[in-house]
Amino acid sequence: MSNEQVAAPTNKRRISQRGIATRERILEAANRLMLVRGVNATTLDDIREASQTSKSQLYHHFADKQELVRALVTYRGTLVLQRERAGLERLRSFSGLVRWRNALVQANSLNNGKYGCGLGSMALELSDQDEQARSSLSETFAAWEKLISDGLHRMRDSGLLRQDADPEKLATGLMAALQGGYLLANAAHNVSPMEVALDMALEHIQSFLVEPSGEPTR
Amino acid sequence: MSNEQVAAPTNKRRISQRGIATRERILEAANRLMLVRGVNATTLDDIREASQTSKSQLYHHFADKQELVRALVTYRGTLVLQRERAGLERLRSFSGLVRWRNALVQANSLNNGKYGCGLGSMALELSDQDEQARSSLSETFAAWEKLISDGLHRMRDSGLLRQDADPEKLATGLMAALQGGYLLANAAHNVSPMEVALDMALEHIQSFLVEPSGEPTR
DNA sequence: CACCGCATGGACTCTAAGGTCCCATTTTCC
DNA sequence: GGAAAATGGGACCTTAGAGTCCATGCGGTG
Repeated sequence: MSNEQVAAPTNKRRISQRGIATRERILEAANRLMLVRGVNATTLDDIREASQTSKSQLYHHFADKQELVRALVTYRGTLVLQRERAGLERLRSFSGLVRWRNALVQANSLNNGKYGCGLGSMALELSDQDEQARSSLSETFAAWEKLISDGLHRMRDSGLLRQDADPEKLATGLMAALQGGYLLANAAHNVSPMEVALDMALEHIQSFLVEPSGEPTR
Repeated sequence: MSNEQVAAPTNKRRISQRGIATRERILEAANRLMLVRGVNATTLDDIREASQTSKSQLYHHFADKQELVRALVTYRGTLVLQRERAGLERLRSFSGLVRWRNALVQANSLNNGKYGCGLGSMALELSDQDEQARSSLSETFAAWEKLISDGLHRMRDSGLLRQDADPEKLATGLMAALQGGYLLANAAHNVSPMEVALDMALEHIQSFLVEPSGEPTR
């Protein structure tokens, strides 16, 4: 056997700017279509058409549909975490949390509650059929929750939150309220269950504030 | 035109016990398979095999796959509401709510958090591709929430809950926590996010109790 | 007890969609 | 400038899975 192949590994391809752009276009189209129709209901031909590419492009950049879906999981995860980092990394007050809530509600109300959370919908659709996608999504949720719990930690350290507040549990509860809110809003085609759910979680966090603004719970 | 057909409408078929049993077997198999694999990932051949029937049976009882799915939505809705009615129609105390919580958590922990809620998973998968299924699911969620809010109303009427408690909103919040908890537990393959989420919702309800058992929030 | 029509089995058809291939064009590197 | 590899277009193949059909069994009703 030739040992030259070891020095120049065949799996590392040269890649051009154009290639990167195409790959990006494919992911962007897949993201858009699969958010609306779901993963399984979106065909590769749909994606090919929407991304202005061809079959050979799809299979040049992704081994098969499953790998494209996995790449999409990463892609969406990156987008969501980017967006959330922007909104949460400076979180230091309860009113900051309220602003964060309002932004999510407003974005969702533009669709009348439709489509839900890009991560949550994939989680339910893929968890039972692609173990790798599931664990990747699970990690993304954990990172998202950490952005929240980090903010709550800052609030606790600065004396805003009581010492017996548990930032991790509060963050998990808030995330569950958010995801459940997305789900109910999507089923109802109406954003209000999401508002109610988020308000419940916020009131729960509020109950751990050291100096309640006004009366704490009534 | 013959008027005999009016008296004996052609759309009302005679149906035998055997036929009813077959239809039931099909729905039962579809329910089982689609809970695990999801609706779109389950084929009619899978269902045919699991239900010990044949293709002609499927199409004798259901016009097409979509109609089978819609029937399944009704079927699951009936099952869930039956189960929930049993657990909630006598709800009169906070500890009753805790028992209800424990039963759901225990059932889900048997699967290590997998599969999630039969209604919630269909809601995300179907909402954007079958309007009729979506609205049917939305109604089922509403009926489920009503079972909860009815119990909370009883608690308020009997003086357990404060007058300013809003049973409908509390029920929506609890349902969102439940659904979000199912989703996160499914993604994590671990029941604990569901526990945290439900506990948050219960503590929120607890904060509206007139006479807190022990200290209310700490 | 015979007949009509529901119930049933399973082979068959058809199509949507995933995946392959080949050749042309463009970019990169020497 | 030219060779080699990446990028690109799109026809073609294959198969899984939805949906059809027909012959036969069986059960309730007159």
